[in-house]
Amino acid sequence: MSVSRAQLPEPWSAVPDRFRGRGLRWTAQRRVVVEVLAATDGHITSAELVDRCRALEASTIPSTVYRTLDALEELGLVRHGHGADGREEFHVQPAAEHGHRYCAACGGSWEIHGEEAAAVRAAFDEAAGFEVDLSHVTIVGRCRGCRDARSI
Amino acid sequence: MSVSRAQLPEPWSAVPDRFRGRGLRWTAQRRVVVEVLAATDGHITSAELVDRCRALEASTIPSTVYRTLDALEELGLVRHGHGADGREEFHVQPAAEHGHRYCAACGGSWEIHGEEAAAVRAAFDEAAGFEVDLSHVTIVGRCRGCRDARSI
DNA sequence: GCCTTTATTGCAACACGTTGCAGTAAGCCC
DNA sequence: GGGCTTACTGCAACGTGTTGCAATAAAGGC
Repeated sequence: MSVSRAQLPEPWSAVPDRFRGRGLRWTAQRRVVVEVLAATDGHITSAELVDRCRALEASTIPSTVYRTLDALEELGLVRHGHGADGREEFHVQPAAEHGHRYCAACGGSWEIHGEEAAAVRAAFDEAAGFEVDLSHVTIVGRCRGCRDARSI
Repeated sequence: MSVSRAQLPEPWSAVPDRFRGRGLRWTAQRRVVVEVLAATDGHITSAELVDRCRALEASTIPSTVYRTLDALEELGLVRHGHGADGREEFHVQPAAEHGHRYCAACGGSWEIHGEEAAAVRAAFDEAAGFEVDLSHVTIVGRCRGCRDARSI
């Protein structure tokens, strides 16, 4: 099977050359994954990505998708994290790096940016010199609303 | 199959009555899981727990172990979290509640206690009123040694 | 001890991810 | 265009968790 020559939407059009520049190959399967990612806004779980790839190209094989995601992560085009239940989630670039916070009671979710993010980084950097991978930060707990509801 | 009457080691001896007091039942399968936990120091992954249960009682069924863990968690006897790869990990009580921090480069792991823990709690409590479940905190990044090694 | 109620189990099927391997095809050179 | 090298794919098998359902057995009352 040969790879379509049609243009990818920005900022993905240079991706094929990024692959080739590293000695990697640009294939039809990888194109499908990148097309799905290009149409994704911010986040996607692995399982959902596989589903969407299958919708676009019925012959998609899950293991190939997972391996393509690994390659894309090495190129810095996506970053993976884990949801509240530990399942994989991908952050699609060029969204700013951020973490996630989930309420175990109501299922709500929020992104961790700005001051919260800085406070988390500082908590581990100051004493331990540990550099936090913010994309991988998943905090579970109870949001203000659910705390209030329970304490009434 | 009937349940052994032999004493469980402290602080687990009251567990059967804790189950019954909630209208739950004390069974041979649950006893096996509790025996393994009683012999565990601090942490264990689900998979390892299943293995150890099978070593003790060859007929152990994984789904029963997972369901028993859910019941034990509702009773507050264990708390689950997720490792760096998202796989389940259990903290066995009465160890103090704590989080975990993993270095993606060297695979090292540390527990999050004391000031680090307080700083994480504060980061989310102050502005958002969010109560962090510390057992569920898994931070991934690079430790001081691996940062230094890379920046040479 | 026997009966009744219903929580729990065992099993089978499924969902999510990973890994090893032999065959295929992308990229490069001529 | 044709041939070579080797990255990549498809597949199959496995590991980790979850779920639905019929059969089993713990607890409690007699």
